[in-house]
Amino acid sequence: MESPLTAISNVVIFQYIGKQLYITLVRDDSHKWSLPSTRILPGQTSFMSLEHELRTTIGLKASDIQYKEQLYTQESVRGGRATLCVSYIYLSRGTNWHKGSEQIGLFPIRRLPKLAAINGTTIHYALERLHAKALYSTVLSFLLPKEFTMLTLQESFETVTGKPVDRRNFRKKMNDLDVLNKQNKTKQVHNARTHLYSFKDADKLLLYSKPFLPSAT
Amino acid sequence: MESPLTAISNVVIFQYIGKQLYITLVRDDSHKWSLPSTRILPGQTSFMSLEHELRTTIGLKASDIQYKEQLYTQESVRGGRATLCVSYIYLSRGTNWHKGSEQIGLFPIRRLPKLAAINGTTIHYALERLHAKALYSTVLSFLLPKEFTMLTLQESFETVTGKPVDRRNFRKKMNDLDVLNKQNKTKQVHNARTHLYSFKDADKLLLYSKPFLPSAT
DNA sequence: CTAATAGTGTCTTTTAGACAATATCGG
DNA sequence: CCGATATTGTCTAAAAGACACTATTAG
Repeated sequence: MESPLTAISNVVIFQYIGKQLYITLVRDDSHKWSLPSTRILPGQTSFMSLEHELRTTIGLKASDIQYKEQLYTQESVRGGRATLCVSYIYLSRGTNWHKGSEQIGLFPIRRLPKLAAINGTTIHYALERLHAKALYSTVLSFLLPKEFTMLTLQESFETVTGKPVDRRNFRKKMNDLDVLNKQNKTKQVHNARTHLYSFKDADKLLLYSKPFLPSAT
Repeated sequence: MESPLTAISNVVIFQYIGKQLYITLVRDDSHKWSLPSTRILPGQTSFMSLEHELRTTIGLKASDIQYKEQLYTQESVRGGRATLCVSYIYLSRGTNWHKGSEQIGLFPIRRLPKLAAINGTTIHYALERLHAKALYSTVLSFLLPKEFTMLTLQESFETVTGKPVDRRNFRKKMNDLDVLNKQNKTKQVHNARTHLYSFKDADKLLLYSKPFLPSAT
């Protein structure tokens, strides 16, 4: 006898645009927004099924995603039928793969549309995870463009962790951590010239031996 | 059409006995040792199925386990058939529920019998998780008896994290963290008398704001 | 008295944290 | 010259880290 188990998979896709975190939602036939999800296809893993769904439904290319991680598995039972959902976190640089369809929406994390409670829980948990990782790893590398100013890095840190930090201490700490390359280029920002930085080992998640907890000012 | 998905669940049950970490393994009909596991039963969650399996197969009572946590979900595809396994970590004080059956074995983590590779991966990951949690939480509370000496606490810390620490600095740090109660009792150990401690909020996992990384000596 | 273990305090080094002035450039 | 932004350094406070002796008790 086959187990009457409904197995699905979904994903929280984060992007960082204009000092805000965004996630991608899709609208189903009932005009409700929800996380991109799919049934787990026969003979496939949740991950394979999800990749297929994202490719065909919202046109996501492999190069659009910089980082993937399993979040957790949640289950429920309703009317004798069990549902299992494997959730993932994806991090993307601000690309525009999401455009071109009314079924796909990019929402700032602070102003999400009404969602099923189960999706709200998943997003909340995904945010927690991202927040924690920002403190002890180079995870921001996957949300920022390859080259960025120190201030942009700091702003993304503040957005993800939710706390403001002192400019000088942040810069000092990042230098001590030795994870950045200072580019020879500069960028014109308003009326000043600012240096550009990149992560030394882009596309790899480096863990710090101690968490980075800069203080506010 | 039902998805031909095999969904199972397994668990790494840790115990701390005599300065060593142990895990519980069971032996199946083919006389191979493996983590306790079960198929996910129809209309049930992986967790419910697992609890039932542990209760009926190895006589585990609710009071034997102090802490439970989902570890991760791993999947594989073989010959067109997909398998999904939701893994858990359980922490138990050194009880003796595991005795009385040849099918159940308690193995020190350093001397495990030959296991399926997939189980080895799960155990490795579980150890990593436990190790990390020991640094920033009161997780050791769930492996130790309710009352313990400072030295026992330190030894369990060293076992789980894999690094020796200085007695005086460890004691100072634990006092600063303010998570222990000093009992009025003492215990006779060899030729000296030693104080007993307990965790203030036993049965709750408290997270430290900063990780606890004492240095060796 | 001796052997074994528990228990404790201080100094040094490192890291975190607070804080303000100067340089550059476009207009 | 002015306004906006980028950049830089020092001092202080707190925490981590290294380190050695005394007290107790069973035998």
